[in-house]
Amino acid sequence: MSHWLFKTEPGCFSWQDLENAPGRTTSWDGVRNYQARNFMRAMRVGDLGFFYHSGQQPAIVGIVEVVRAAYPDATALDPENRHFDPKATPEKPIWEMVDVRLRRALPQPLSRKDLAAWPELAGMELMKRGSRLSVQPVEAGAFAFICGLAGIERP
DNA sequence: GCCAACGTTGGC
DNA sequence: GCCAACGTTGGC
Repeated sequence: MSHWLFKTEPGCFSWQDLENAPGRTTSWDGVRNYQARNFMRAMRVGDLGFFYHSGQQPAIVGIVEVVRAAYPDATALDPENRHFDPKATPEKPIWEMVDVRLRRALPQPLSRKDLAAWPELAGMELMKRGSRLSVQPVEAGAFAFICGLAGIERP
Protein backbone atom coordinates (compact mmCIF):
# COMPACT_ATOMS: atom_id res chain seq x y z
CA MET A 1 0.00 0.00 0.00
CA SER A 2 1.18 3.51 -0.80
CA HIS A 3 0.62 6.68 1.15
CA TRP A 4 -0.24 10.13 -0.09
CA LEU A 5 -1.09 13.66 0.84
CA PHE A 6 -4.00 15.64 -0.57
CA LYS A 7 -3.67 19.39 -0.25
CA THR A 8 -6.61 21.75 -0.41
CA GLU A 9 -7.56 25.32 0.37
CA PRO A 10 -10.36 24.97 2.92
CA GLY A 11 -12.16 27.88 1.27
CA CYS A 12 -12.29 25.76 -1.85
CA PHE A 13 -12.90 22.33 -0.31
CA SER A 14 -12.45 21.57 3.38
CA TRP A 15 -12.49 18.62 5.73
CA GLN A 16 -15.89 19.87 6.86
CA ASP A 17 -17.07 19.71 3.26
CA LEU A 18 -15.89 16.14 3.08
CA GLU A 19 -17.80 15.29 6.27
CA ASN A 20 -20.92 16.72 4.68
CA ALA A 21 -20.42 15.06 1.32
CA PRO A 22 -22.65 12.12 0.36
CA GLY A 23 -20.98 8.96 1.56
CA ARG A 24 -18.26 11.21 2.98
CA THR A 25 -16.69 10.67 -0.40
CA THR A 26 -15.48 13.10 -3.02
CA SER A 27 -13.82 13.14 -6.40
CA TRP A 28 -10.41 14.79 -6.26
CA ASP A 29 -11.07 16.79 -9.40
CA GLY A 30 -9.55 19.93 -10.83
CA VAL A 31 -5.92 18.88 -10.56
CA ARG A 32 -4.07 20.47 -13.49
CA ASN A 33 -0.51 19.48 -12.87
CA TYR A 34 1.06 16.54 -14.65
CA GLN A 35 3.15 15.40 -11.74
CA ALA A 36 0.15 15.40 -9.43
CA ARG A 37 -1.92 13.60 -12.05
CA ASN A 38 0.72 10.93 -12.40
CA PHE A 39 0.70 10.37 -8.66
CA MET A 40 -3.05 9.87 -8.83
CA ARG A 41 -2.55 7.35 -11.62
CA ALA A 42 -0.25 5.43 -9.28
CA MET A 43 -2.89 5.27 -6.55
CA ARG A 44 -4.65 2.01 -5.77
CA VAL A 45 -7.93 1.42 -4.01
CA GLY A 46 -7.19 1.12 -0.31
CA ASP A 47 -4.26 3.52 -0.30
CA LEU A 48 -4.35 6.01 2.55
CA GLY A 49 -3.62 9.70 2.44
CA PHE A 50 -3.41 12.70 4.70
CA PHE A 51 -5.90 15.51 4.16
CA TYR A 52 -4.02 18.80 4.39
CA HIS A 53 -5.39 22.30 4.66
CA SER A 54 -3.24 25.02 3.12
CA GLY A 55 -3.84 28.69 3.82
CA GLN A 56 -4.09 30.56 7.10
CA GLN A 57 -3.84 27.52 9.34
CA PRO A 58 -1.82 25.00 7.38
CA ALA A 59 -2.32 21.59 8.98
CA ILE A 60 -2.98 17.92 8.46
CA VAL A 61 -6.53 17.45 9.64
CA GLY A 62 -7.49 13.92 8.73
CA ILE A 63 -6.97 10.69 6.86
CA VAL A 64 -8.73 9.61 3.70
CA GLU A 65 -8.83 6.38 1.76
CA VAL A 66 -8.69 5.97 -2.00
CA VAL A 67 -11.91 4.23 -3.01
CA ARG A 68 -11.68 4.57 -6.77
CA ALA A 69 -8.59 4.51 -8.96
CA ALA A 70 -7.84 7.23 -11.51
CA TYR A 71 -10.46 8.01 -14.15
CA PRO A 72 -11.03 10.96 -16.51
CA ASP A 73 -11.75 14.30 -14.87
CA ALA A 74 -14.99 15.53 -16.41
CA THR A 75 -14.50 19.10 -15.19
CA ALA A 76 -11.79 19.52 -17.84
CA LEU A 77 -14.44 19.11 -20.55
CA ASP A 78 -16.96 21.53 -19.10
CA PRO A 79 -16.57 25.09 -20.44
CA GLU A 80 -18.52 26.39 -17.45
CA ASN A 81 -16.10 24.87 -15.00
CA ARG A 82 -13.24 26.93 -13.67
CA HIS A 83 -10.93 24.00 -14.33
CA PHE A 84 -11.99 23.72 -17.97
CA ASP A 85 -9.13 22.81 -20.29
CA PRO A 86 -9.77 23.51 -23.99
CA LYS A 87 -7.13 20.94 -24.91
CA ALA A 88 -9.00 18.09 -23.25
CA THR A 89 -11.37 15.92 -25.30
CA PRO A 90 -13.51 12.90 -24.44
CA GLU A 91 -11.03 10.79 -26.42
CA LYS A 92 -8.00 12.40 -24.76
CA PRO A 93 -9.20 13.68 -21.40
CA ILE A 94 -5.62 14.56 -20.31
CA TRP A 95 -6.66 15.04 -16.70
CA GLU A 96 -7.72 12.40 -14.24
CA MET A 97 -9.04 12.18 -10.71
CA VAL A 98 -9.53 9.62 -7.96
CA ASP A 99 -12.28 9.26 -5.39
CA VAL A 100 -11.41 9.48 -1.73
CA ARG A 101 -13.50 8.68 1.31
CA LEU A 102 -13.15 10.09 4.78
CA ARG A 103 -11.46 7.58 7.02
CA ARG A 104 -10.96 9.48 10.23
CA ALA A 105 -10.17 12.91 11.58
CA LEU A 106 -7.01 13.46 13.55
CA PRO A 107 -7.82 13.90 17.26
CA GLN A 108 -6.21 17.33 16.86
CA PRO A 109 -5.07 18.98 13.65
CA LEU A 110 -1.30 18.72 13.26
CA SER A 111 -0.18 22.17 12.22
CA ARG A 112 2.61 22.72 9.77
CA LYS A 113 4.49 24.35 12.63
CA ASP A 114 4.15 21.19 14.72
CA LEU A 115 5.40 19.10 11.85
CA ALA A 116 8.33 21.41 11.18
CA ALA A 117 9.61 20.76 14.71
CA TRP A 118 10.57 17.19 13.77
CA PRO A 119 13.84 16.62 11.91
CA GLU A 120 12.44 13.22 10.98
CA LEU A 121 10.05 14.99 8.62
CA ALA A 122 12.49 17.44 7.11
CA GLY A 123 12.73 15.32 3.96
CA MET A 124 9.00 15.33 3.31
CA GLU A 125 7.89 16.90 0.07
CA LEU A 126 5.38 18.95 2.03
CA MET A 127 8.03 20.54 4.22
CA LYS A 128 10.24 21.61 1.38
CA ARG A 129 10.26 25.29 0.63
CA GLY A 130 8.26 26.18 -2.42
CA SER A 131 6.58 22.78 -2.60
CA ARG A 132 3.33 23.35 -4.47
CA LEU A 133 2.25 19.85 -5.43
CA SER A 134 -1.38 19.41 -4.45
CA VAL A 135 -1.09 15.64 -4.55
CA GLN A 136 2.11 14.09 -3.32
CA PRO A 137 3.50 10.79 -2.08
CA VAL A 138 4.36 10.26 1.58
CA GLU A 139 6.87 7.64 2.63
CA ALA A 140 5.46 4.84 4.76
CA GLY A 141 7.83 5.74 7.57
CA ALA A 142 6.76 9.37 7.57
CA PHE A 143 3.12 8.36 7.43
CA ALA A 144 3.50 6.14 10.49
CA PHE A 145 5.56 8.76 12.30
CA ILE A 146 2.89 11.39 11.79
CA CYS A 147 0.15 9.01 12.88
CA GLY A 148 2.20 8.52 16.04
CA LEU A 149 2.42 12.26 16.60
CA ALA A 150 -1.32 12.47 16.19
CA GLY A 151 -1.82 9.73 18.75
CA ILE A 152 -3.41 7.40 16.24
CA GLU A 153 -2.67 3.70 16.52
CA ARG A 154 -4.66 2.53 13.54
CA PRO A 155 -5.07 4.89 10.63
C1' DG B 1 0.88 42.16 1.19
C1' DC B 2 5.27 40.13 0.08
C1' DC B 3 8.05 37.06 -2.11
C1' DA B 4 10.22 32.56 -3.34
C1' DA B 5 9.47 28.66 -6.10
C1' DC B 6 7.88 26.60 -9.87
C1' DG B 7 5.05 25.42 -14.16
C1' DT B 8 3.53 27.12 -18.52
C1' DT B 9 3.58 29.88 -22.56
C1' DG B 10 5.31 31.78 -26.58
C1' DG B 11 8.84 34.20 -29.38
C1' DC B 12 12.90 33.23 -31.59
C1' DG C 1 15.30 23.62 -28.00
C1' DC C 2 16.20 27.74 -25.29
C1' DC C 3 14.79 31.09 -22.21
C1' DA C 4 12.40 35.30 -20.67
C1' DA C 5 7.98 36.65 -19.19
C1' DC C 6 4.17 35.65 -16.81
C1' DG C 7 0.78 33.46 -13.67
C1' DT C 8 -0.10 30.71 -9.65
C1' DT C 9 0.69 28.67 -5.22
C1' DG C 10 1.27 29.01 -0.58
C1' DG C 11 3.97 30.13 3.62
C1' DC C 12 4.89 33.88 6.35
